[in-house]
Amino acid sequence: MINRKEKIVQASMQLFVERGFHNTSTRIIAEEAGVSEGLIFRHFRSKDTLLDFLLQQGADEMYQAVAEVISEHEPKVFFSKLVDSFFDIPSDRFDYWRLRSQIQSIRTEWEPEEWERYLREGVLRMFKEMGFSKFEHEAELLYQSLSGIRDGIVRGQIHELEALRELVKKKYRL
Amino acid sequence: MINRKEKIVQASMQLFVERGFHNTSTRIIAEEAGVSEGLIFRHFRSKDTLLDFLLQQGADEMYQAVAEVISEHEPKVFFSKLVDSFFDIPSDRFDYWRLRSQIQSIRTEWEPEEWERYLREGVLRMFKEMGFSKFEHEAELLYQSLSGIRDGIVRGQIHELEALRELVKKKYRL
DNA sequence: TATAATTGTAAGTGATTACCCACTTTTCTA
DNA sequence: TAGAAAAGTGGGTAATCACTTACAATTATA
Repeated sequence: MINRKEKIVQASMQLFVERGFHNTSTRIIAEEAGVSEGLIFRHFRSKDTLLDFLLQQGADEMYQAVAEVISEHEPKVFFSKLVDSFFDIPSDRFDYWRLRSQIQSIRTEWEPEEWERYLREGVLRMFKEMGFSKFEHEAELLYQSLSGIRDGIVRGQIHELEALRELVKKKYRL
Repeated sequence: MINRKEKIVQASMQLFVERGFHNTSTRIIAEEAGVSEGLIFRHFRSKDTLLDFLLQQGADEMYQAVAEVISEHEPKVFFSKLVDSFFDIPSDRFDYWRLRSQIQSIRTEWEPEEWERYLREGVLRMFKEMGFSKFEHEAELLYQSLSGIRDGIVRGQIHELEALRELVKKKYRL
């Protein structure tokens, strides 16, 4: 049985999302991953370090995705890519978003990751460049709305994804 | 020191939100509330029962608020009331929403409360009555967007609340 | 005011927790 | 292929967990 570290990563991600971080023991992670409990602490110094690793993995992917959106300077294409970046979440990343949302609601010291500040700045700049008078509020509204939709998607609440995507784009005349 | 039950309710709400439900021991709740640990179990049969009590309290309030919105049949007023119901969250209810969001992301068996189904049906019906061709998607989009905004509000992410409210209403020509 | 019901406490309980340690097995490298 | 480094195990540990129990103080009711 190779790559036990990856087994630990996958098992813990699934368990943290299903049962909650603090309700998931390292013993059950080890069982689910098919490894000894001690191995978790050899690869990750603590349970918290393991959690940070999971969050960092997702954040790294997001940084890439955001860079791709931000690099676009043609307004119509920018907003189209922006909307798509919220709608096109691979189903194997659902767990990351649900974990992030869970930890965000537990950790009082939570601060937006670099990719999020980066993306919000990009949206703000684009609305400004396009000459919107209340560009700050437009940016805020669009960002929070898309975040709400993303939450709905990863929680399995939204069924007609494509129809919703088209509607959003239509509202912004894309 | 009177009304110790209420002390327990307030202390547990605050701690569950700040530290997470599973990371909050009954011992620390008792300490914070200034009562003995045993008293928690006399008033609430278990820690889970205490949690359910907190969630039910908030749900009861919401049911009232939703009934008030739904009872409105004039479209413009309906949507105005709807938007306001998401924006006008008393700051002493922030904790409820944050707790609800946390538990929603931990409990796999989470199902929308009655007030939420009730509200979503109401929004759907109104879009339909107003003759929107894609009323189902319009309702979905508005509801998810407002949910995202509410999340932003209770997490303290949104600073210019009134400007954002006006912008939302303007988008829907209210 | 007698007494029954309710509210409250302190000191437990066994189970579970994250993590450690001494040790063995596997993999890498000179 | 020898030996060092890395990966992996299993059986600990003290601390903490939700909850119980035996009993005392308070409040309600007749």
